Amino acid sequence: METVGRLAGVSQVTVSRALNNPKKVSPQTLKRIQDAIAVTGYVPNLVAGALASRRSHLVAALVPSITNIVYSGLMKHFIDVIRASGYHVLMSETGFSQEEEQAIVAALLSRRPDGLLLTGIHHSAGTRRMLLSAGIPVVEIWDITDTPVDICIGFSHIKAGHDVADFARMRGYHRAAAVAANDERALRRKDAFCARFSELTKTDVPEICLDSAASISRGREALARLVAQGFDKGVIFCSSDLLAHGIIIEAQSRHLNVPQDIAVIGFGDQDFSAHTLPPITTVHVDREILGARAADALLSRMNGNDANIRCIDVGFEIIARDSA
Amino acid sequence: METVGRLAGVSQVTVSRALNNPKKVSPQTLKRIQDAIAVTGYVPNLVAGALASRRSHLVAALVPSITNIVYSGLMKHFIDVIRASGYHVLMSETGFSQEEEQAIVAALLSRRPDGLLLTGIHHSAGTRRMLLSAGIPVVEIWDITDTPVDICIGFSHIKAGHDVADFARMRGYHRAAAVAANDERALRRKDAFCARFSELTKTDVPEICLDSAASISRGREALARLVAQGFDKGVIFCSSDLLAHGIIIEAQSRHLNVPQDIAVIGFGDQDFSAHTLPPITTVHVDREILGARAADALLSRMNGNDANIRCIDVGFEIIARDSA
DNA sequence: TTGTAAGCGTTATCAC
DNA sequence: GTGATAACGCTTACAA
Repeated sequence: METVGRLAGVSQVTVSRALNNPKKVSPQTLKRIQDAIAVTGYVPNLVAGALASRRSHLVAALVPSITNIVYSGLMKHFIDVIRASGYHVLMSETGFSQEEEQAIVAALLSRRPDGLLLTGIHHSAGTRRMLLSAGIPVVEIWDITDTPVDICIGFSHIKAGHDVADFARMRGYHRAAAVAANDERALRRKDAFCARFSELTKTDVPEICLDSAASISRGREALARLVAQGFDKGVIFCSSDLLAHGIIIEAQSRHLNVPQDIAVIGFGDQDFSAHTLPPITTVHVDREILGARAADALLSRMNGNDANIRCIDVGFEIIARDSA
Repeated sequence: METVGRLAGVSQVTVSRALNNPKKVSPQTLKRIQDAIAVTGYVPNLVAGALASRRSHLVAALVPSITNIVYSGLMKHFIDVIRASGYHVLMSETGFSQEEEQAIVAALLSRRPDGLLLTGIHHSAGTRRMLLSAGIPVVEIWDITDTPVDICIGFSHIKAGHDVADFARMRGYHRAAAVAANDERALRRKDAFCARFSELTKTDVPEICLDSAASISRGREALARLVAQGFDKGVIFCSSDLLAHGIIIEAQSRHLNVPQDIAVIGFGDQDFSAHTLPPITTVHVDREILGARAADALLSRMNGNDANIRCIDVGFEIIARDSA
């Protein structure tokens, strides 16, 4: 800045102003400064700026998995909105572990982010303590609670599982099974589904809990296991459309008809779900809105609006297609 | 640090040492300092540290799309290795656009990253200029060239397309078509495939270039278009396993047999590719090795090893399954 | 509209 | 082994 200023015949501060508050500088000097910047190829140093202003213009975001489209798709929209306001996003993967989450929060807080995005509402005591004493806006997504750290945006997984069970009964199914990946929210949906379906039909609902992430191959294995257990007629609620897709493929390879023999309900409404054979009946959550709302809430808080936003329920929608 | 030092009965500098170079501090004072840190809940400020030491411990990474598993999967491995060395990764999405890439590079350089990862080897002149004058290690992935900005790690897309054509001929196919998403590297693979297959068979190879990212639904549409053009017998080379999967589904819905009528070769060897009906013949690239090598190369350069690494060819492998 | 001075919270370089 | 002192490259009063 010193150099640029000398070249433009002004002091270093004026260069700073030209960059952050162009209106506060006369048009002529602004022009000279911009020329000087072009000539020197000056690149501002945001770390010095962050230190001086105590604003890093950095937002930290923690997701369970960056390769899972459900999370990466959401993050894409979140980042797009956040970036448009001049912030950068430091994204990290927690791998569904609270200890890992705590370690990452500690590391990220050293970067003095202006805001933080967390996935889910269950965090370790240590994490909550750090978050509170950091004194920055925090938004928790994908789930809702009455006691968020700061703001939460999501929907009720229990209601989702419950409603899917009602839907399945409405479609006339008398027997059901459930398959869930090793995701705490998926398990809550599954539990709510099983409880409600049992309640409605007085039947037992077999469950399969995976110890891994959802995938087509896990879906195939799950159906194989269910069939081996004698389940070859009824509806299966999956925690992910990937599992549902796998079940459809496995059913096909076993010459079981979907949905006549095995019906399938997925979760997530992924981009392929309307294009499989048959198309997948699923639960749709608007990830674009969820990501954008999270960004908006964070931006609003970071700009000092201590508005009374606490909890936003974005809801969900059951999309009836041909698989169930 | 001042506060922590007072509590431990030492100066601020000693606290800094205890954190960065514990061996240079006597065991007793180290203990006192650690206790003081625990008591105060002190969180180091890395932005001040970065300013003073001129090392941000930050690595910037630019990928075309964060929702595409091909890129996010690679980044996962890259990030895992980089993080283990105490660096954080600032990941951004370029959307396959060079202008966007340049804008993002400019923005990220303000954060003074210690290293940079770029996807592909084609960048705007402005980007190259900024990169050069930034004077930091740069690694370009997914492709190889004799003239990298600094280091490149990948494989030859032309050779991949060429080899797939040879493979297809070897499997006995006399007619071929190609489908590619709007990714510059995908187009080069497609061109090489078409050229080689034409050369071998003296036949025309119809092509479909999408103006969007690969997906199952795009694959279905592509087969529909090819069939409409009269292509209902032969092998189709796709730029992604997602497209290949879509083609399999569309073939099934049209009662075309795979591979007897329509054979399909994908690209990427995604985790579902071995589990479709039939399993997808594809091109495998080891994303874990690619990501880890990129991280290693960057770390080594950032640690001052001006080793003579310039270009690493990680190769690829054609995985023969049942779809072709 | 522009400039001066005092930080921001660390690390680097010395000296002790 | 420890401490004083000077940066690091900006922003924020405040003054002119």
